[in-house]
Amino acid sequence: MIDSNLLLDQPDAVVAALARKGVSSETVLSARQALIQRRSILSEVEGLRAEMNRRSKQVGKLISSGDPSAEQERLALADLKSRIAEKEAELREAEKNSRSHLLMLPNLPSPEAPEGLDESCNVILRVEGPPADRFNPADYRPHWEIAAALGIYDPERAAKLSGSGFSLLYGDGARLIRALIQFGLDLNRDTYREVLVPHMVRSEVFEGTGHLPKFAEDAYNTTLDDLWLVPTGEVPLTGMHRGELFEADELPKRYMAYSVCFRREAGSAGKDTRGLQRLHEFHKVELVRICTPETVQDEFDGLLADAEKPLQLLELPYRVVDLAAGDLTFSSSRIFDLEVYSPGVDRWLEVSSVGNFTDFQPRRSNIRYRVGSGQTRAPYYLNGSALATPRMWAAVIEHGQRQDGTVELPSALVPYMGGKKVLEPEM
RNA sequence: GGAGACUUCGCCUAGUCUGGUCUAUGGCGCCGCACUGCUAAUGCGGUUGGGGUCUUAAAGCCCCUCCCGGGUUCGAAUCCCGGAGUCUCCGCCA
Repeated sequence: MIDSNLLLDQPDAVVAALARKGVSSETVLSARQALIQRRSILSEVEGLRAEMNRRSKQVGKLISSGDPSAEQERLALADLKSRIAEKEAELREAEKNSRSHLLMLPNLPSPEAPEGLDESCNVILRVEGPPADRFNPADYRPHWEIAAALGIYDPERAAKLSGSGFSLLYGDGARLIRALIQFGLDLNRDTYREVLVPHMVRSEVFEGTGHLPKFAEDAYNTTLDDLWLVPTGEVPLTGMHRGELFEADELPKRYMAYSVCFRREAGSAGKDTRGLQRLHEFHKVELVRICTPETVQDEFDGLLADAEKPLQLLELPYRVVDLAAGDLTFSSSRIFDLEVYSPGVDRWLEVSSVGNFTDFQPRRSNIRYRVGSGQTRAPYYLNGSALATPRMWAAVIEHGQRQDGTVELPSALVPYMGGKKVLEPEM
């Protein structure tokens, strides 16, 4: 969540910043009002408690010295106690109210994020790899056709098992997913510590990353145990340090995790749904960096480079898109999307979102680091995908397709496919 | 699933039976100072964290914080109830 002191002290700055994300000034100011109210009740409660503590100690002394006025004072305190209880109930209400307001406010966009409320204002920074205009879409078939023809993709049986939005792969198709994951992990092994995370996490963890309370319908949960299925490895990688206090020299920390990702994709029905472009369940390698504000630019640049590496090594055309303030996700302040060009569908598909989340998530998750003596601050969190299947899978298949329906694999992947260079029809 | 033990200020730990003097003990780590040519060692001092208030700032003062949430009491680390987690044993199980 955003810094409540910033909201209290500089409301105009917060209103202006969040307006760029399309948040109304009323929403921001009513959150501020709730904070002010909470603080004033808190002062009252603290005053009453101070009185209680002071007099209560005296009572103890009076009682032990056998003073006859002790009984009278004791009864007076019982009365004071009930007054405190009433005020405390008010305080709890005010705290709940201010917190729920605050939790609904998104992170402040970076001043450098392009202006604009939707994706039409995104800025294409660079286009890399083989020039996309070299591809004539008429010459390319979509990956689902190629894969089905090769006998490695079976949407009917996937639907029989789980409904639409799930995939079932055979043989080299299945192996190619694992090859990509292994490739993505190996590329980053020197920089990031690998973590194999749980795929189900508690509500608090979800709230810490900003997925709750606002986006409950985007995720799957288990009603019997109140656990949520992770939509990305970012969630457990960020939540694992919940409530912890780092020493400054422990930072930066860099983690990577392969994980299955579960997304309900509520509201995106019918959008990019053909083939494996948008699934409820997929596999991904995620990178997370935790650092101080002082080094965030270097860490961000490093993360971006790491996310681009697989696209380069797989010889895929891609572009880097600087998201407009209004197109940024809830918890982020700056995002560079990496989009791979898919000639079979003639579209640029997002394969990584490299984001700076500043101190938004650690503040929600109570993660801090020590600054000098007696001071703590929230560290900055960055994350991005190192390798997201199935879109990279689809891109590899579409780019490698040949006239005869076979698929030539990029040489970087060949070792991960047991030396196999070409996918040929199976069964 | 059953039985038991446990959870204390970054880490380890005393305190809980017997409620108030716990403003929480000691060690490690960390910070400062002294000593030393430097390092190490040693000595002395400091060090829970969160919030409020005041202030240019600091200091001060106040509240909260002994896993979390309730309760009893004038007063709870300490007593009671509920929950979470860790460990041990038993049962079941890949």
